[in-house]
Amino acid sequence: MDVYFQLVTDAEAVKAACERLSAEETLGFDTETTELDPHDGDLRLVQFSSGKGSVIFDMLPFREKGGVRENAELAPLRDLIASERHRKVVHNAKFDAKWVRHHLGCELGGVFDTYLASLLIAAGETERRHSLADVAQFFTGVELDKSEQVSDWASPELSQSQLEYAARDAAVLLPLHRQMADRLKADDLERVAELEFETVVPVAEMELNGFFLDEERWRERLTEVKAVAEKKAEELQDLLAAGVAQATLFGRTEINLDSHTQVMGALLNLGIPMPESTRAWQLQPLAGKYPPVAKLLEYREVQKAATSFGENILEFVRPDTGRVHADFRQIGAPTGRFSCSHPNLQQIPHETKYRRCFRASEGKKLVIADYSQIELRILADFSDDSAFIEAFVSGQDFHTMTAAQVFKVKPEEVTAEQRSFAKRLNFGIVYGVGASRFGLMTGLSQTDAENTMRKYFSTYRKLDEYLRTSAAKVTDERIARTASGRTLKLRFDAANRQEVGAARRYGVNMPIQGTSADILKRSLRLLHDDLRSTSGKLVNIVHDEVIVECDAQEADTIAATLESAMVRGGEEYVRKVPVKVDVNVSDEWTK
DNA sequence: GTGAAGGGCCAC
DNA sequence: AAACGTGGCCCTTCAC
Repeated sequence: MDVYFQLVTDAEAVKAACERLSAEETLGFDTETTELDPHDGDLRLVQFSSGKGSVIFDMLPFREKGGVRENAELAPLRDLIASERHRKVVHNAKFDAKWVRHHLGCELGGVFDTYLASLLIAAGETERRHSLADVAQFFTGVELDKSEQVSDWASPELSQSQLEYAARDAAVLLPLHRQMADRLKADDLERVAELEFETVVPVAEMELNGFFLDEERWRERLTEVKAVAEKKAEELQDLLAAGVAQATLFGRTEINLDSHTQVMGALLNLGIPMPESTRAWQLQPLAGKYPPVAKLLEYREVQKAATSFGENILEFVRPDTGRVHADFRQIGAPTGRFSCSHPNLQQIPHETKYRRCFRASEGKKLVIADYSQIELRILADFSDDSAFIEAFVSGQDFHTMTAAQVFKVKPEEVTAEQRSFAKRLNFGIVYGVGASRFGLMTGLSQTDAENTMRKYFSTYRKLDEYLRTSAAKVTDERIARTASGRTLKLRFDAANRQEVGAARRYGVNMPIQGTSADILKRSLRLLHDDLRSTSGKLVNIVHDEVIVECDAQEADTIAATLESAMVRGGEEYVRKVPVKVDVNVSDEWTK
């Protein structure tokens, strides 16, 4: 593929090129960088493509003339990048958005992300790949050679091959955009695509902002828990060795306590009637009778605290910012939920001793907001069940209200046990819980569990009907859809009862979980716009929770801003019940 | 040595 | 016996 390009290296050419590019409605956009993290390296090239060829802006000459970020000669380029009127077709725009934000100081406006579009179109089909080369191949048939991607972009003189690569990567985006835009329209994915595209910049900024982690607090907790883990390990070794102690004259037989195979063997040796696995919920009933089982559970708990939440997370604290800058994948799950890694800030234990380590930096506050029972509100909205809706509209405690309705007593007469049943059932139905599992988690017999569930569904007839018709529909059409139009293709063998059952649960759950993700994404965009002229910075999100860091004196106003953005985001998709958001201002990631 | 698979467990 | 949805991380085991 031959490609025409122009290389721009001085102020005059920047002005002229940007003027010409401004006439275009849609532009391909790409960058080449010397590292993967914008904190570590330099932005070398900024490329645009139009139907008339590619323009490559070399940042090196500008950096040599006193830096790139404040350079007035680059103003036309910054304006073009930030402009919402010009569509920028970008593959994985979060990457480029971070680099231009950090190095040029501007936002990337008008995003059309071919990576996210490809994920939406694939709708959960796992065998599809989503690199630019794969996506270009799939939608346009063009073969891309990515061998220069990892070449030396810091070199003073770039080779012809490097420049051609840079130009070609940008040029391929326009034909790709035409194909993908058609496909998004045909699949009725335009609304969710826009939602995703508008989420890119807020997420890019969140990653750049990072979340402050108090290393000293984390280390203190870790030192403590490591000592306990060592002690528990000793004690557990002693207890497990009892079964074979007579056979070993020369001290105790050590087993690997982290090996479930060895642990299972050792417990069997002691004559303990072991269940299928050594998972905590299966061992729990045996803990009262068998001290080694109880000790194993204690060991596992502290061992988890010392490893999964140990030294490793400290390696993600950047020395230059003092903060962790995790990777957020905005379509991390096929339901549309985010996933997070390096480190995963969505799985930090809820206990105060962990959460207090994530705190506001000096002079700042954290504003922490979360949706109150958003998934159940979505379910109420989808099902249109008047009693279920009423339980929310009443404004009283939801689980108490549902318990009152199900057990036919006054709300003030609901016992703690009744509320607990209702609560677990309320959560369980979102996942398609069955009577046996419900019985297992409540301690009810199979019959009592069935009776309680029958009572529940006869109280909420329309909810029951919704769940049934929804399950029938998704297995019939083999596709599930959220409120924004996000889709998930379901694959199952209709002759296999287990697969059909899984598909029904999955197909019922996906629109609920996915709509919750839609709502969070919408609120992130609204929030991003509302925080623009404030000290507020997005620092973390956990599915239904948003955390903003801001100047202490501005915290109360920003709390109101955040709550409003989240409520408005929710109200775009949920209308039949109120959307409730709880907000707290704190020094730490705790209430 | 490396990587995949599976067990186990943290979050929502 | 199991059949409650989504993710990532740590660890062991096992294959190459």
